[in-house]
Amino acid sequence: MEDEKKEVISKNFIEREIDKDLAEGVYDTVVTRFPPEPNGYLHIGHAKSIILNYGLAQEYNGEFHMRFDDTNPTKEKVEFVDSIKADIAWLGADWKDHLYFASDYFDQMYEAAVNLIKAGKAYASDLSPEQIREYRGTLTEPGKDDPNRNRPVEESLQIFTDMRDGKYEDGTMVIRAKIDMSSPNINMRDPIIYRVAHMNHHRTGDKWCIYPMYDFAHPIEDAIEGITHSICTLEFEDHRPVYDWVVNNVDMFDKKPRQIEFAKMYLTNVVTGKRYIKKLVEDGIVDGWDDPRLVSIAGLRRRGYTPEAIRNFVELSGISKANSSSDYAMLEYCIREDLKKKAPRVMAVLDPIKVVIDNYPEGQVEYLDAPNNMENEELGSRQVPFSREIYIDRDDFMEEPPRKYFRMFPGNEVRLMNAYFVTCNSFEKDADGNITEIHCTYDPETRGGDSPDGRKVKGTIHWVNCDTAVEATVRLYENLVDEEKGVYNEDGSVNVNPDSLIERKAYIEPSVKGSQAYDSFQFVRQGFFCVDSKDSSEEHLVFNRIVSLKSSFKLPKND
RNA sequence: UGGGCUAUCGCCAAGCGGUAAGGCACUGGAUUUUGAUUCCAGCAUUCGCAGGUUCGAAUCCUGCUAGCCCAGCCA
Repeated sequence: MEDEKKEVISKNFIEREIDKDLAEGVYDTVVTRFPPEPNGYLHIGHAKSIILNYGLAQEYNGEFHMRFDDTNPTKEKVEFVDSIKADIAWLGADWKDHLYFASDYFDQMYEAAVNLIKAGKAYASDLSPEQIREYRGTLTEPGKDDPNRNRPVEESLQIFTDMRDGKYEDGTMVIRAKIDMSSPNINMRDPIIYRVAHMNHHRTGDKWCIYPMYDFAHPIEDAIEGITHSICTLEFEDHRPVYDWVVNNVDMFDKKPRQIEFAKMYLTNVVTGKRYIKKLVEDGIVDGWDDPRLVSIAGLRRRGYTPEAIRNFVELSGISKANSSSDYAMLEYCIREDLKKKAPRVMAVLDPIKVVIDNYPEGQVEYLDAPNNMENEELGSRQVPFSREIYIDRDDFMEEPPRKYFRMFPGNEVRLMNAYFVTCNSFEKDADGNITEIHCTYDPETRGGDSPDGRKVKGTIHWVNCDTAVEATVRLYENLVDEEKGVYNEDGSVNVNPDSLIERKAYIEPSVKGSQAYDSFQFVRQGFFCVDSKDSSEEHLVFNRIVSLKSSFKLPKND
């Protein structure tokens, strides 16, 4: 069954490249890596890379490395390395004992730079940042040679040593690779490979005051670890010639990794992107990196997404080189798909109206059996309390129903899910015309929700017993950003939709209390809900809606 | 404007010279104690555009067009 499914799914272009490499004997194994810089939390876009890289390693029986690309201490924090590790582990990518840090290779990188200088392939330059920019030329004009380009090897070597020994201030000296200042590819115009930064590094402390640049460091990191396929995103395509140059000119490693690029994941209706999320967090617009409105891994987790759902989403989205954004509806499909059989489902009333069942004995409480998930018997059932006064949802009642409305309205009989058939007789309104209370009669013969005389009822609605209901705050998280207006406002601030967080009081079944509930999922009417795992105080349950109502259901208008 | 990359249904995405997979979304219809789920059916005569090669082209060639990326001592 599974195998048949696999056969149908065709390989992506990266798998085809790997197949070719393996067939041609370029590599005899597959080693991949996920190399984040610890400068923020992971988001759904990273999940794509993690799942891709880890999946490839699994598929080809190779290795998957976890590596922190911590070559720029000005942006990095241990907080981020911890969260990144936790998120990757949660996603299920097992790096086993292959946990690495670029900073562990600083000695080898230093040596590699020394070798390049000795070979006349790199030099020390004292040009200011502004001058470097000027000499680099523009997209259409070639650059000019750095006046330091032909500095004697011995001199460059000495300067590099002095740089390492702290004899230069930040920004006063760099090491450049000698490639081609007139290359049409700007990245090849003598890229800087080492810069001075007097900064405490979160792992190496004050040992270094010079740090390698990405273009130089990354290929070396890959080569050291024996990475075969270094998979990154499209914007690094222009850097591949530099990557290859370093791989071929640093003569210290016999392994030659290959860089392959794929398109990033974007989502419709939300903004992915670390820069944006970081801004929202720093400006205090969201609760933190794990705010459920964000598509950070931590946010999705708190919102109730499962690793399985995210993995499935990435697989369904596919890998290609075309810039594209996956439909948010597909993400929601994936979580529904994963949860519908494994999550217990309870009743909830999000916008309550009180219903009094006039012919039900006052003071009586009975417990009715309710299956937790009708599609999955293993989840068992629970006893839900029922009595004379209950809440139903405001939109499950209409004073003047349109055609084809088959929930509660005066004179109509409906089923209270798992309980009784009930018929509305009358209702009360306040001065503003809002319905405040509904009066019904129930049919004692229909206990459990079936009528012995076989009569059918079109509507089945959720309800919650007044006395035992647990009050909860529903937090409906909508899109944080109005897509049409763009992410950033003219003044540079982040464009935030003021209505993105909707809070209101709601009631849920008492059975949601207890160990079963706080980090599990509830399926309620048309959507899945998640009990916020962060706030587990019983007085203030918090729900996050994780799947929107089915948009296709619209009530027909009265003629 | 220099260089690199991309273009197949509303959104993803297979296809790699033999006559357009699949998923999401959407639309019908059947079952249903959640208007959910499940089920069945429908959904590109056409592959950014224009030429050309070929018995045959989304696939090869030529020329356009559109979009994305690159001028950090960020990654």
